[in-house]
Amino acid sequence: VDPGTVDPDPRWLGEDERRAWLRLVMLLEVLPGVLDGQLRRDAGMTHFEYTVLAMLSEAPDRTLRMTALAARSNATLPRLSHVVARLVDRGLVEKRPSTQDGRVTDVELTGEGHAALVQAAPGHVENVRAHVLDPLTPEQVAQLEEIAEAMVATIPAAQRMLEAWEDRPER
Amino acid sequence: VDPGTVDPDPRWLGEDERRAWLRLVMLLEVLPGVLDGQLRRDAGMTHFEYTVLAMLSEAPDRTLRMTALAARSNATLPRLSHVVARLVDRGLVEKRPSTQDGRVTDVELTGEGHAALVQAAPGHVENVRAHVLDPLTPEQVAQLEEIAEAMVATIPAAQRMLEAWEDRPER
DNA sequence: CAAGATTGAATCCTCAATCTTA
DNA sequence: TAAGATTGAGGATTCAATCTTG
Repeated sequence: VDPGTVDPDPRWLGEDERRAWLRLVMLLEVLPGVLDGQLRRDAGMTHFEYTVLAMLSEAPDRTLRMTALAARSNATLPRLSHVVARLVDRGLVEKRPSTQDGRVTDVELTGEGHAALVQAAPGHVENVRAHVLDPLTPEQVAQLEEIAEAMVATIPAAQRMLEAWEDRPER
Repeated sequence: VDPGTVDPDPRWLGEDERRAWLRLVMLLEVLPGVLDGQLRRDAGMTHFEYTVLAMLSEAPDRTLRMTALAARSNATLPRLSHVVARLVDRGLVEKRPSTQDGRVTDVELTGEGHAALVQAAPGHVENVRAHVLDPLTPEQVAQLEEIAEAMVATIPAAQRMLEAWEDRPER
């Protein structure tokens, strides 16, 4: 816009870039806490745990192997292993070795797990609306999709996660 | 756009909303790891530690009290206290009780700390460019600023953090 | 008693090493 | 030997409790 404010030095950020970046960093710092906080208070679960349950609820037979679940939730296998162990302790999922391949572990959402998810969903959606969707115009929602997509495309792990999400029979 | 795809039920997300939200979640899951990873590998520090050092470097006398530092970095006081203790151990900052008010602790960036920051900055900026700024058009950078600002405005803690950042003598 | 800050326990994530089966 | 998954140690964050000074 005003050429005088443009910083040509690629080693630092221009004013417009700095303002956008600052606000994005703020979001990265604060939003996870907002999501986690609401779910923890109202449903006794982490946002990550919610994601795991949600993935299973949409899978055929409400069952996914560890590797597939890890891909859809952007978790490392060790992290997922720990989290699933806790969910088993709470009775929200069940774990058993596959009959097809002795190396793979199948994880299935239990009735209790499904109930917990159904109970948690409305409050979570309301929270997302309040802090993310409602303050945006429909045009901005569309812009956000394209902007986030462009960034995700530069990160192979995120790209794979997105494909795992959308490469489903439905939706 | 197509009225047939609009979901009128406020308890769930419409298709456009879902797509935007999914991509934002992906970013929230992945970007912190990308930022942390680069800084950890190349400079041996966390993104949060980098932020703390950066705040101090821009403060008068390169000094800030704990509360002010916490406000600018979106940290709880306990978290900041732990992190600053580690930075003291590494010689990157110094800590001393204020002469004005015995309750407050002043934190000052050391020469070593400034050197570490200067050394870390170029790689960090390059990383931010690669994954955030470069994949966006200038228009999208401007849109991102407004979108993130709208979300931040719904979160009082983030709002205060932003004000603390921009209520500085310069910039 | 309020404000500024620290401490410690509990929890969760990361990373490397390990184990089991194909 | 590679693929799938688990384990355990170390680090970082959170929360509640505590301490000190105004």
